[in-house]
Amino acid sequence: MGYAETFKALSDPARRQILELLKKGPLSAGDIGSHFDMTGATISYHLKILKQADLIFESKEKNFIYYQLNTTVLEEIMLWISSLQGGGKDD
Amino acid sequence: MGYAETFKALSDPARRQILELLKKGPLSAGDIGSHFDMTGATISYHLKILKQADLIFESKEKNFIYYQLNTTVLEEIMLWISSLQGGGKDD
DNA sequence: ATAGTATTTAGAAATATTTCTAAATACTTA
DNA sequence: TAAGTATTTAGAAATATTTCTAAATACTAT
Repeated sequence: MGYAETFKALSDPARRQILELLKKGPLSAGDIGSHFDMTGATISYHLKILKQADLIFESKEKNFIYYQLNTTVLEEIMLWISSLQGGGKDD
Repeated sequence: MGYAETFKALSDPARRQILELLKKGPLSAGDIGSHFDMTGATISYHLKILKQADLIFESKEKNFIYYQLNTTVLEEIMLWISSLQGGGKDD
């Protein structure tokens, strides 16, 4: 909800890397954490930011929470960026 | 130079609005400032951030500095976003 | 129920961002 | 050269972000 939230979420390198990991498919918080030199608490914080920006969603299964990419919001910001690129005197 | 810089620059509403204003053509720092309820110093700060992110460039003319959109970097981040969207198991 | 694993929440410290005022710089023109 | 306009820089205050440790929650399986 809102470009600020989306762009802010994308501005952190760890969060961008999380999205890239999720490109290949769903991962648990623990799996994600294993790619970083950060505590689980910090990973959880970044996942929360990504979730709030609607860039990922979660699904619980057994003892795990799996995270997946949500590309809907990405399409919206692509549109915003396109409008800047294409835009001329008459927009 | 670096997605972090670009996304961080785009995460501020004032800076996004500046880019939208520049869509229509070059504007001086003062012209830009007249659209906001902020001091000139603050506008100058935001312009510096956008400049550092290569989202705008300036050209001096008479007593004014004119700012213009630079869409090159926008294309790069569109590519990064596209790669997330299209990406499947084999990327 | 108990113990174990996975993840989040709370609280605190360090750092970064945003904004202001006041002063400095740069350029123009009388 | 002096005065005026446009913009930036410096320094400080308020707020936000990122990270940690320690504790809490949630679920599983014995």
